[in-house]
Amino acid sequence: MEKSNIREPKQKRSIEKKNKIIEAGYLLFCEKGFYNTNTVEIAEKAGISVGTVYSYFEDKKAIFLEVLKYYSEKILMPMYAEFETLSMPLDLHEIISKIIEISVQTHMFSEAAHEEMLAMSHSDKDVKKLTHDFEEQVVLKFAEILCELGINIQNVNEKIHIIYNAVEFYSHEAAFHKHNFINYDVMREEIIKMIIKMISDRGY
Amino acid sequence: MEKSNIREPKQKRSIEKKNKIIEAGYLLFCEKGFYNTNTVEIAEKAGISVGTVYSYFEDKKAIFLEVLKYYSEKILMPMYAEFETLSMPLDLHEIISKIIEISVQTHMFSEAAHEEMLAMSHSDKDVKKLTHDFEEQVVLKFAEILCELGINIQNVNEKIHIIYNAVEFYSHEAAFHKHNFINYDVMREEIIKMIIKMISDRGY
Amino acid sequence: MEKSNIREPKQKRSIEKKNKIIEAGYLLFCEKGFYNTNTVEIAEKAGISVGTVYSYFEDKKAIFLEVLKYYSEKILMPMYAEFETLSMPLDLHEIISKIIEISVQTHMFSEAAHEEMLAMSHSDKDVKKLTHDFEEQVVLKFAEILCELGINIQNVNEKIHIIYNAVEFYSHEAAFHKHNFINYDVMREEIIKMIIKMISDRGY
Amino acid sequence: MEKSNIREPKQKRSIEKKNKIIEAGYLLFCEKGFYNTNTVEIAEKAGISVGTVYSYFEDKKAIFLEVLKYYSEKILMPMYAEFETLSMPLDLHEIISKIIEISVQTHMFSEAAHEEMLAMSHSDKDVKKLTHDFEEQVVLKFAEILCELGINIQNVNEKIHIIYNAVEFYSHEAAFHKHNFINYDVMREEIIKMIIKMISDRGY
DNA sequence: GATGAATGAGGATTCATTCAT
DNA sequence: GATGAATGAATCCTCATTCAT
Repeated sequence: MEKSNIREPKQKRSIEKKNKIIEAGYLLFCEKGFYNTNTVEIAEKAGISVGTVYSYFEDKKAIFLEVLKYYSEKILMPMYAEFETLSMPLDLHEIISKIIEISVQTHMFSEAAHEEMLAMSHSDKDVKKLTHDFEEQVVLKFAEILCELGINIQNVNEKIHIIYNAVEFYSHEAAFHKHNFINYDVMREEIIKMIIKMISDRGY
Repeated sequence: MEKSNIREPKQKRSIEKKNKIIEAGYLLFCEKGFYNTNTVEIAEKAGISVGTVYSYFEDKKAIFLEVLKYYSEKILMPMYAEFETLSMPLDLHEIISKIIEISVQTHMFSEAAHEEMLAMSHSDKDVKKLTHDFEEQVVLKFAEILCELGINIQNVNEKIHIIYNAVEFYSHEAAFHKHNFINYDVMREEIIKMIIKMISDRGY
Repeated sequence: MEKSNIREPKQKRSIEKKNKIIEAGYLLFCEKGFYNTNTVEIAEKAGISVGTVYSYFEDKKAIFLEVLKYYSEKILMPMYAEFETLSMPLDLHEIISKIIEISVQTHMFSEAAHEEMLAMSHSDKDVKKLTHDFEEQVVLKFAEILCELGINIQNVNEKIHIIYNAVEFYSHEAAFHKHNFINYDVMREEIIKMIIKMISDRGY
Repeated sequence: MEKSNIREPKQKRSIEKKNKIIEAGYLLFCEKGFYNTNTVEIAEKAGISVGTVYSYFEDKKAIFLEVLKYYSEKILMPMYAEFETLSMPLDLHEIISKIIEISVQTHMFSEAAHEEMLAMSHSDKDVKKLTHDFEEQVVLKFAEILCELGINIQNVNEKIHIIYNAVEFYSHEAAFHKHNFINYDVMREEIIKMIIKMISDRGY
């Protein structure tokens, strides 16, 4: 087996540098997409040389993969945090409202990342796997959270997956008020209504 | 103003040729994505020369734009057709089931196109506009259809947009049974249930 | 299987162009070695663009491989030709003298090619195979020629291989009078003497 | 004059370190060739840092040059040693056999070094000079040895050069039994026969 | 109108060498 | 003295686009 020449940063300075590359990649991929961003630009934006980029990452795609992980966490962290603060009795409408709000905020900060991720996830095996695993992880995590809250739902995985997608969708739309024929406050209320109904539905 | 050298095909043979390029582009973009498909391949698959491709299209992106339109119609046509055959009294569950079935079929044939489209739609202004307009058109069209069927719904645009997204999402997932922890028959029923509730909801 | 994009030239102009690339590669590889010659230089020397070079050759190494074949023939052709003119009775000393003369001439024209070939033949599998096969072909060809001349020699393959090497060696040395402590006329006579003895030796 | 920053090691530890670099370079150049070995690898194999390598050697080529000297001695030492043990009367066949055996052994250990050396020796002036001088030294040394043994040969330099080359050639071939159509035991006997005849020939 | 060979700018990646710590 | 992270010039190769035939 070939010995990898990629540095695994342990030192604080190294970790910072690697993070700078990821941050630079994130911004550029979002702004211009993967294929329209070149490695020199990433290096420049990170304030280092191309050579250094390549001492932290195998190749350009490896940067993209790490950017994806970074982006994923950026989205989920604040949501998970929100659930830590819950206290009984639950006000479903308020909780869901907050989650959606968080999601919208995140999307405002990273509109493009999501689409870029989706795009690469079909033409690239590795990206496909990463996004696939991420979705799975998120759905199962939320199912677990609901379970811990004592909320028992029939077909929980399927429902959460649907809900997760709806929230994603709304956030993406609302973040930029894409369509004029849509009132985004109304839309949010419709989605919240839908979610509450789904969660409350214990079958017939 | 710059004189355009792009031919607007009037002759039958010319139109056929242009369509062959679009079809070839569609297949290749779906299979490998925009950036991993080159113009020589498109020409070869269309059975003509690169030079000829450039007499019908300004550049590679122009092909993509036309492919997008072609793809959009491919998705919508069979759905619209379905609505032509409706007769009273409406069996909502059956109608929605059929629509979803059509959507899934379409996705099985063009998994990648959708994602590729999304991807380009953020890094490219022209693509962004096209997809934006397409969504708008579809939502308004369905709202109109419902109206013609005598179904009056509060917040109809918002609801249809949500529903449209849910169907898209389900089709995409189901077409390839992406996740093992999801039972796609169960998921479909949940989505149908959700849609019926949304449509039936006339406010309080 | 991947369809190769390498053009197989049939047209006269194409063949000429491919030959120009080979000739350019030959001159440059000889002058500066494989690793110190870049693809742009080859293209420039051939009077075409880099892109065109890559439409005739898979990669830089493929050029080298063809250069090798070209070089091999350049060496052998005039030798084979010499044997066509032989008439009885054979004057061994004269024949061998002539062969050596031809070999020296060739080496004067391509000193470096030989060494470069040897060098690459150990670090590169494909080059190794090519040179290996070439040697084999040459030895067997000469064995055949001797046989046709009615000259029967014990251990013919082994002897010819030894002789072939000695001639190569001498040519390489003599072409540039490398060493001052060597008298190359004397050396040639010693080699001819050796060859004659070897050929004349029918065992004990 | 430019002040050289290259350290001339006097301390035992320093000399050991320099030798480690040479040994590492030798192994790597043999295995992968000059251009496919990088300085980091050499440093790693030598168990030191790149920076340190550059405090002992001006540049990469300087390492190669020293490796060449090291390699040369590795080949010659055991041969010279063999001659120390000779006693009268000489059994030529046995002596030559032994020399060839030693040469084959050396080649089995350093197949590639020889070719790599040849390769560089044409594209690089310094390497050319080194190999040239080495050959000269060897031939003159053997001439001297023969002289000391009381063996007087006409055209001694030329003959030894021819013989030296034949032994080199045989060793290289035999070490790896390159060709199937050659019987290497037979070939060795032919070469020994040739050498004996050459040495025994005192002119007419 | 059609062809497809030719172009060459652009991009990913490597690696000899330096120099701050 | 030693280190090894950082540099960035240099190289191979691709491909959208043009244009002579």
